[in-house]
Amino acid sequence: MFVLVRMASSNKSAPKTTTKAASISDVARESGVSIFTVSAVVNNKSHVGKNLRQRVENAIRKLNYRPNLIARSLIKQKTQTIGMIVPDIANPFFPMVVRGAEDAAQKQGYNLLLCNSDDSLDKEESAVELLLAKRVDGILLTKAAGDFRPALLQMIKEVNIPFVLVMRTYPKLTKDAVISDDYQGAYEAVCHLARAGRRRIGLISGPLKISNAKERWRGFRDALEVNNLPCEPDLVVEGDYRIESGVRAGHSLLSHRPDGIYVANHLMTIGLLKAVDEMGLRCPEDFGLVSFDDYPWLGVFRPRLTTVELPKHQLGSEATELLIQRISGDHGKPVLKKLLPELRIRESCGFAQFVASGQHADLPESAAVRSMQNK
Amino acid sequence: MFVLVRMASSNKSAPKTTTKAASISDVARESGVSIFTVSAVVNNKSHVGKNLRQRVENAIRKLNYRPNLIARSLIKQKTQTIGMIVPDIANPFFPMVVRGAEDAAQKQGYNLLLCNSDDSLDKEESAVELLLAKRVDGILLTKAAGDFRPALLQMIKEVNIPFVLVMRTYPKLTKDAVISDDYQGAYEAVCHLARAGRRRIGLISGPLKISNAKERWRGFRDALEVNNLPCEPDLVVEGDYRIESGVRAGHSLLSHRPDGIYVANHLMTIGLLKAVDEMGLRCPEDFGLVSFDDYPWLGVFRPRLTTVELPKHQLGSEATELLIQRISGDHGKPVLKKLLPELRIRESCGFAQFVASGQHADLPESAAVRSMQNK
DNA sequence: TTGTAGGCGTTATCAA
DNA sequence: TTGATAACGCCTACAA
Repeated sequence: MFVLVRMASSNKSAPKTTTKAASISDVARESGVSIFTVSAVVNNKSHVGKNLRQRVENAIRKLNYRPNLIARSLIKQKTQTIGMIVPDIANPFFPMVVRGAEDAAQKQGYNLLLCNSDDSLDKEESAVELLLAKRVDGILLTKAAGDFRPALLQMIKEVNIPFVLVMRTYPKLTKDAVISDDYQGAYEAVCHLARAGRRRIGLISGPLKISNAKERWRGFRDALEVNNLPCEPDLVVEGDYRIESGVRAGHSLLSHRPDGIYVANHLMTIGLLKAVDEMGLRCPEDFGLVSFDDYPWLGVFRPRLTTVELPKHQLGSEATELLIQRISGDHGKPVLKKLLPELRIRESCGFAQFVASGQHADLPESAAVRSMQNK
Repeated sequence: MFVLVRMASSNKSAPKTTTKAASISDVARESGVSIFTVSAVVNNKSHVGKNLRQRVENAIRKLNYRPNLIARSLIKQKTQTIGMIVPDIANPFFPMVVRGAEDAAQKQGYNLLLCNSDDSLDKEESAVELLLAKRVDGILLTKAAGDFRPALLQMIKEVNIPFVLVMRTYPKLTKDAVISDDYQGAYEAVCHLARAGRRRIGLISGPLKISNAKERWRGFRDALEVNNLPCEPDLVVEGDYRIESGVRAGHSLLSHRPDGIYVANHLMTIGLLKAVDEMGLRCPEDFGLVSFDDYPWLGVFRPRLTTVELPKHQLGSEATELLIQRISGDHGKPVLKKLLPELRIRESCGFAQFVASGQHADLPESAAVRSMQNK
């Protein structure tokens, strides 16, 4: 009496050539069941008999089978992938934002396709088109300055994939955005400068075409007004958030001898400090300084910078969570999430010295500091 | 006499509901040609008649058609996507590496799928499995310490997708790697410390399980030997490349009062400087310091750190180029590319003061510095 | 030059 | 519970 046995896939063909990854039908053949059954086992679907399930699982292990996610994406019309476009991942602001996004994405079974736009509208548009073509399920966008071509804008609406803006607003595209309260941050920063006795306060701003740069500028202006300080045009200069523009702005600004400067991001602050060195000035002796974005190294180097910290990781993670919510079909009303900045007082404003000198005004130090922390 | 006309896709159905993206067959129908012709037009293939080509192009524009890259990937068995696994994009070392990779990838029509491993073998392995399942064409890996499971290792061989290691070596997986000459960098760093008159030089090392940490340690040890300096066990402490380990190591190390310290990366240097503050010490007065990795901000803050800069962008771009070469079928012999580090002499070693004090040995300053730059 | 038809690896629908 | 079979959107021999 004989038993008919299906031959195990012996390597009788080319023994050492490139093996193709096993497919679901290989597993089906190997375990002698239908493709459907394999699929059911892989996805823990409808109750598969213990017997068959066991056989399938053995075959899967034996063949080292992993489902082809590309094929799955094609049929399910879902890639479990999120596109993320940032101006420049090498700008120290963004890594932590991206990390926040990746963490949140990961947690919900999504991956991140990363693109850099260099704040160029062209690169940004081609990145978007590529991501759409790759059928990402949604896009996280730190919009560059300027408008999308109407055709692109329309196409985005048509394919109906959700966008969430990060650190920017751009209502023409979507009203979903996760940003920081830039107005508030700038306002607090400049008020602190004023509390430290600074009267001629200058601003190195980001490109005013970018939404948050405008907000920071507004916060600066209003803080000046509230503190009865003049806004001298020579003391406001617009940069582009990059180092080089910071040194240019620094030279221009410092030549007018302000006694306080607020810089709208870290890269430009580095540039400013370069200019400061070149001009032989010192901080905080010659001027008080407060800048946006905080980093671990700012606590250990001199001058110890007073900064407005933004919750970068949270920015990324909340944006991602909102995006995934949209992907999952939530068509609720637009969400504009404003995260609170935090003033981190260190030494670059000379606040302590000023207080110690007894010149400071009626606002008591403790109350001032506390008001920051209550925000 | 009547002419039969194919109805243009009038929106007689739901006028404002979610539109599905147009597919190739929609275009074919719209322009009254076959799918093949559309495909040929889209891919600039075989000569399509001017007439038809025109009609197809019009239809494409009209329907806002973009090929579905998922479907294309499925049939071509190529995703034009590279997976990249780094320990942590928020570690300031990696953003520029990733940027280099993205630039090179972009240029050749590839995209980057980014994952963080936190140097955890578990996370790393699941990242690899996911990337394989998503059928990336190749993987850029900054390997975490430790061995892959044999099963995974074998599966990687089977599916036959190329890996290139970045800043690590791990011959069990592949011998293709792009790294920096860590031995040389550390050697130069410690020699510079010695030239600055430092005699009791300590080391804050990375995890010795990681290939480049070991190299840096070897460079440290040999430099000590060549300079006839003792290697005191108390002055060598192993960290994990993170800030916290730097402050712990700093406390431990500084309690033995070394007069020179070489730190194997920037994050641990930040930690060390924290410890320095806490202990009320000063650099370079109390000890000379040279650390790995350079950043734009290190030139503007005090103490101005002397560092060993690694060509981060190039590291990423060269690794990517090599990977794409492998993807394209180049099965040449393994490539181990070692990029040269560059000693950037600033002030944290007290070299200038030492030279000015006239205590320095026979090696003239200019020659010493020049020898660095010739590398 | 253009069209037809089969297949890439899944999931989903409907019978059995 | 299981199994055929039709999509998903594209590319590509092979035929016309």
